[in-house]
Amino acid sequence: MALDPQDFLPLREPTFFILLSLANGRKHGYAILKEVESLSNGKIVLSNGTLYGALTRLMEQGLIERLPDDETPAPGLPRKAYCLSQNGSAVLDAEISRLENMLSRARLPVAEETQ
Amino acid sequence: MALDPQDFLPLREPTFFILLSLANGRKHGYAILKEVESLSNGKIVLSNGTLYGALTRLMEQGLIERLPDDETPAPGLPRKAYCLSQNGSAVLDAEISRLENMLSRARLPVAEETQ
DNA sequence: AAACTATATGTCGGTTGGCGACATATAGAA
DNA sequence: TTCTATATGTCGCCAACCGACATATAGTTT
Repeated sequence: MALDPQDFLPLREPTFFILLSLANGRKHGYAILKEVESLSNGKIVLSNGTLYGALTRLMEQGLIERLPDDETPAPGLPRKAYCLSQNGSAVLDAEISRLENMLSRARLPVAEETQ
Repeated sequence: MALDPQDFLPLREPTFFILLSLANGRKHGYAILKEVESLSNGKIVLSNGTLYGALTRLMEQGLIERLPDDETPAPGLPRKAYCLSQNGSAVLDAEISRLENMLSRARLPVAEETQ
């Protein structure tokens, strides 16, 4: 009954980067926020509403999973660790393929006008 | 006072394909619909609401322009021809660059966990 | 002549996901 | 003691997409 990754596409930019960030390993919300920011040279700053809203949604969709919390003492509220699920990983791969296809079409020499 | 193309990004998938289709030359709405469909091997079928809503919006944003109508007799309601504006062309280019950057980051070898 | 099909444009209400503002909590440094 | 970075969360708003419906016409088929 495995869901079709295509059903989740296209991803919006913030969702794409959240999944991409988790593809590098377990992470909690705020760490995702900071990683996306540095990965994009400060260009993409996820708002709190976007970040935590997406985490809730992606959990419900089964694209990410909770991990046992990391208990090393740190400032702030208790961290909640997440990772990609198999499904989430498949969706991310599918999205990357979609983007590659889009780009290869976009770079195509100008076709004859069909009209 | 030229607007910054970045202000229009990211484009959603339908909008991207509408602009891309117009980059190949003047076209009316229904022709865009059909071209996007064939370009994507039938995978992307714009809904009417999306298509005509986007055309109205893109006109207001100055990313596309109306052209004098093509008067060769044809079935259906009178055709309305559109083309990319200079701004629209710049936005499309900027979006393609954004996608390329995103993809090159996505293909990067797994970075060390920062957490 | 009537019906059907492809072409063509448009509106409307509902849904989704992102956004900014606000709220709350804590460890460590100043 | 205060300030800052860290950390999670909610709420209402808005933009864009979506499907269903409405309308119109030229050309072909029955």
